[in-house]
Amino acid sequence: MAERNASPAMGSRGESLLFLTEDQLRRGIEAMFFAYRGFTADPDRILQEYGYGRAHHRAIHFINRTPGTTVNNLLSILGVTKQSLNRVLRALVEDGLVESRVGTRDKRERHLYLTDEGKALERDLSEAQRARMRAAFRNAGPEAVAGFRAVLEQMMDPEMRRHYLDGVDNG
Amino acid sequence: MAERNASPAMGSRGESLLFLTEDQLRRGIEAMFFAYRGFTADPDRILQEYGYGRAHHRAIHFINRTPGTTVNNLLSILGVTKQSLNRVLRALVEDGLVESRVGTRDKRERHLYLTDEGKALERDLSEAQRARMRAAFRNAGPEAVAGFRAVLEQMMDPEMRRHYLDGVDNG
DNA sequence: ACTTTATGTCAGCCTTGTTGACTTTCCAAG
DNA sequence: CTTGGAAAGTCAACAAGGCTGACATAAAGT
Repeated sequence: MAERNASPAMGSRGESLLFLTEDQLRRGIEAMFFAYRGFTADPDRILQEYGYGRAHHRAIHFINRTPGTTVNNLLSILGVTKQSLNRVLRALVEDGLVESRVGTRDKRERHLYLTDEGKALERDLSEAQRARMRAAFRNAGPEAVAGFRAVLEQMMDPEMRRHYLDGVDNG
Repeated sequence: MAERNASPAMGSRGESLLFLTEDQLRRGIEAMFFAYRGFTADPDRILQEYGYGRAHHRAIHFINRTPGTTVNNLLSILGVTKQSLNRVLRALVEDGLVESRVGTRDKRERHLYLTDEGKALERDLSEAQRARMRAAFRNAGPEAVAGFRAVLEQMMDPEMRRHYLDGVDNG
């Protein structure tokens, strides 16, 4: 019920706050919706050929990013139940794309790795997705990319932000 | 197979193209993934209370954006089958959130409107989503917001971009 | 009169999410 | 050494929301 009627035009210090109007926010919401569709479109096509879905892509992506990650760690990144993830991982292991090694320190844990075949599919999928991202970044320019990432980071839940920031070039 | 080994460091005209490295692209991909989760988290919680899902939210959003829109138009925006959309619309009409009026010029068409109850839910949902978007925009600043939108627009499929650009403040 | 378009609907299938219950393995504290 | 609890796997059942295919109806267009 606060600032309803769409025109916070000027802030208290006189900056233009036009970018915070209801209409601008709606535009941002729709941008997310439409862009996410594009973002997933190319991998979805490839996955379909293999009989996999987005859930498989997500698992493959994060196993590739952090080889040897445990099931539990993957669960907290993906935010699904272990039953859901297990179904996906079982398929990937059975099909020989993922290897599940019993932990050495803690033998309850399973450490996940992509096989060569898994890496090949990962490259296929992420190259398709990167191609679109690359084109978008190039057309928009480096400053836009910085803004893109700044806004997205702010949109994440804190726990997701931690996972996101984890993924820096450290291994 | 083109520019594989992650370092297109400098472009032909000498600009820094560091923002186009494989790693930067992967970061962008993960930003989209994690941010989209945050983007949908708040409405998802509200929808659950009403026994609805994201599909209902999307229908409600675009009916609100363009009152009187036809089923066909909604189909092309949402990119689902009429059977899928119909299931959702039927529920919303039965529950009295959406009104479906036979067209006057073309009586085959159904024009869709939110009822007062529908508008109330729409406000609930979009206010939750806007609150997060507003915070993200405010923390990131106007220039970042411009970049955010520029990149997302580039990421859309052309048809989706048209729908996105349609939604300018003209009604 | 015939064709096309817009919509609705029925039936059935798949993926991917959920909960709940149960087992096995195994580290670690008592 | 025993036991509690964490990590993992598995089974069953269910729901949302995608999909395809087939078919019905009304109205518009040719």
